[in-house]
Amino acid sequence: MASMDSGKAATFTQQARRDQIIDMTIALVDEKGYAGVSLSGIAERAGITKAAVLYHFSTKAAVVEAAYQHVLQLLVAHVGKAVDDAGPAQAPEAYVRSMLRHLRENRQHTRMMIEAMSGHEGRRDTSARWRPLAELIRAARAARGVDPHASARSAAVIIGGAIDSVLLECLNDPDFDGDAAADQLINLVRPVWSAESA
Amino acid sequence: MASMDSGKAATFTQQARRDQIIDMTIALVDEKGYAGVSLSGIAERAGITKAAVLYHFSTKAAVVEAAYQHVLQLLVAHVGKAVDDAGPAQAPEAYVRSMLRHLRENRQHTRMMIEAMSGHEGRRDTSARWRPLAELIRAARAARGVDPHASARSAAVIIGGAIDSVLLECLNDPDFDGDAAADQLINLVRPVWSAESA
DNA sequence: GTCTATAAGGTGATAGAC
DNA sequence: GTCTATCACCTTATAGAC
Repeated sequence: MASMDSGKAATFTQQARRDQIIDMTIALVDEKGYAGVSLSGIAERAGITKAAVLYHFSTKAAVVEAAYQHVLQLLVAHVGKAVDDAGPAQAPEAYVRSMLRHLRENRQHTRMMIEAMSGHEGRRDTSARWRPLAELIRAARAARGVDPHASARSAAVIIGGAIDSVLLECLNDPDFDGDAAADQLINLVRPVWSAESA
Repeated sequence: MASMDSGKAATFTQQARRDQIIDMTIALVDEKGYAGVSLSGIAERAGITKAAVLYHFSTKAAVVEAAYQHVLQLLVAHVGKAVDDAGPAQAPEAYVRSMLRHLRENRQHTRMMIEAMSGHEGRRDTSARWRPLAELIRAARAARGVDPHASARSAAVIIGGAIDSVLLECLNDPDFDGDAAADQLINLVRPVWSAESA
């Protein structure tokens, strides 16, 4: 059972290889995009053969899924902590700021997160993207006594898209002022959870 | 020279075949995404062989580029007219509204436009995406005498991302209220070209 | 348990039949 | 001028050597 993908008790070297493969996959997605990833590419970077990769993971899809989950887990941990520390009223802003910060500090993770959502590859439930933010928005409105003048879901969709776009532009043009864009983004969408007739 | 991609004077049947191939490519991108497109897929839909496709277009990349240009041209025509009719002060709002309207009315075109930007495939100059809107924003600020409190570029990046996200959600969930989301989006970003200390 | 050798199928592109 | 037959490559995955 050593070749199980979700093996609970993996040996030391097994876990090391798995981690290495995942790292290489993340790097590859960053450089060539989701579609540009192949087993040979991963294997070459890791200094092993394609089949060796397929020993540690049952299939190619399992490899990129594992890589995605790794990236997602780090993001969720970072954003989750920031949101918890902020409290309900400031949670939405903390969500946006921490997500932008984390992915700008881990540029390699950005493309994978974005393509996992927009791309047709690895088609996931899109509600996983906007639902967390939508909940924070509803909670913030309640905590502030703000009248919910518009759907929290569509607000979350809008804000999420804006975040992605800013991150993508930071990737494509290193000279783009991501900090200023982040501030502007926050200022624009604050009425969603703050107050305004809109 | 009949097999030229950009042949100026193509025969009738040539043009018909080209159009048919382009239509099938657009449909295929819509269904399987940019990465899911193959010559065999296109050929199968068109009822011809791969090589027949490659007679009309020199390469696979040329096929999808032609399909993209076709989609882009229709979008630009629609948005361009709306913007011209609106006048400088209302141009940004007309841009956003007409783009949302056009792509919601031509759902098949949506995924191609979005993946052409975010994806690593067909990597284009990203400034082509935000520059037009950024110019409209600058012009609107001038026409209204509004102080440019923030970068028009980053504003255009934010707005463009929000548009994409709303369109994508409309694709993924037909029950999603795209009209309401469009209104909310406009209301949120209006301060960019209207007035506000932000 | 770890990985090499090999297979089976799909890809984009070409040479040449009609 | 239009398209069929073919090619060389690269993909994922498996069987079995060590």
